[in-house]
Amino acid sequence: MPELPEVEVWVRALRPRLEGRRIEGVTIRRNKLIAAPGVRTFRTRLRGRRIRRVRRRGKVIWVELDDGAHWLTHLRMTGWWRHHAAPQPPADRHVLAVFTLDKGQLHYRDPRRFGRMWWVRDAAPLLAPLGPEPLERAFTAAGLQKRFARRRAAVKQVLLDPAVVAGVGNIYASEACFRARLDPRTPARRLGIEEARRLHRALRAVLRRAIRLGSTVAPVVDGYAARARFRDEFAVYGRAGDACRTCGAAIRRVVIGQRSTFYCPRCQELLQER
DNA sequence: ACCACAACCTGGCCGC
DNA sequence: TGCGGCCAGGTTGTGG
Repeated sequence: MPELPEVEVWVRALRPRLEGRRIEGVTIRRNKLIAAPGVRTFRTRLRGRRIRRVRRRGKVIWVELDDGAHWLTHLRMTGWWRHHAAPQPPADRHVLAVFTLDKGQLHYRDPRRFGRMWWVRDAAPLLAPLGPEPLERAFTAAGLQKRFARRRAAVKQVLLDPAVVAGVGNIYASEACFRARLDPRTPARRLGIEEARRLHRALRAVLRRAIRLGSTVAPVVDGYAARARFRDEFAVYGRAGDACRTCGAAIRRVVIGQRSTFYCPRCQELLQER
């Protein structure tokens, strides 16, 4: 159930096991997994290729092949990569794809089946609609405020829009609003540059911390899963009714844009719509 | 351009 | 034990 930090942690864990490897076999057990091109073409294009580079863009795992083409995976809600040192049968029916390498094997597991893969000659058109990477320099407080300027929707909901900023999911949107001391229901366009700065800072701090602590879900590589410690540090996410760690007030849960949202009614300021 | 809402899927948990 | 209802960390498409 990955957001940016989860994907980043997994990519870092997988990179040394994938870069330089040759893809010798591709088994697709659910045709709908492949968004483009067709399943047959997808398999043909990948087989025999060497993996040049493994990257992340937003929540997308981006694999560059030795012929300059690209293999992209979006894990959506429940997608999961597992690396095995030696080939082995799929663990269960939720393993939707198996990639046999010249050394090791990669299994893609996705119970809810929302995840998708693409093979493309050029990755740019697929990635172009994404907003800036929140941990890179292109992401600025001023830019964030500008993208918020016409949006009367709640700031927390707008943070989840991949076109505004890439990779921010439901956990980190709530956590960032808490850290910025902003009520998640505040209309995005009400944010002045001061609030935008606070949110920008808070979002980056929360994402960095999650990456450093191993995010919330540990990647499984060769049967070993590191500890995922960020989960223990949630200030508000999933803590409805619990005491705020700052002021002791009871954390509230509300639904914004069909998604659960958590906040502290005392620490987080609501800017009124004019 | 923005917004609200349905759709895509399965599994886990809770209460009865 | 079974069953209904609700929940789940994401995105896209549709229609207003």
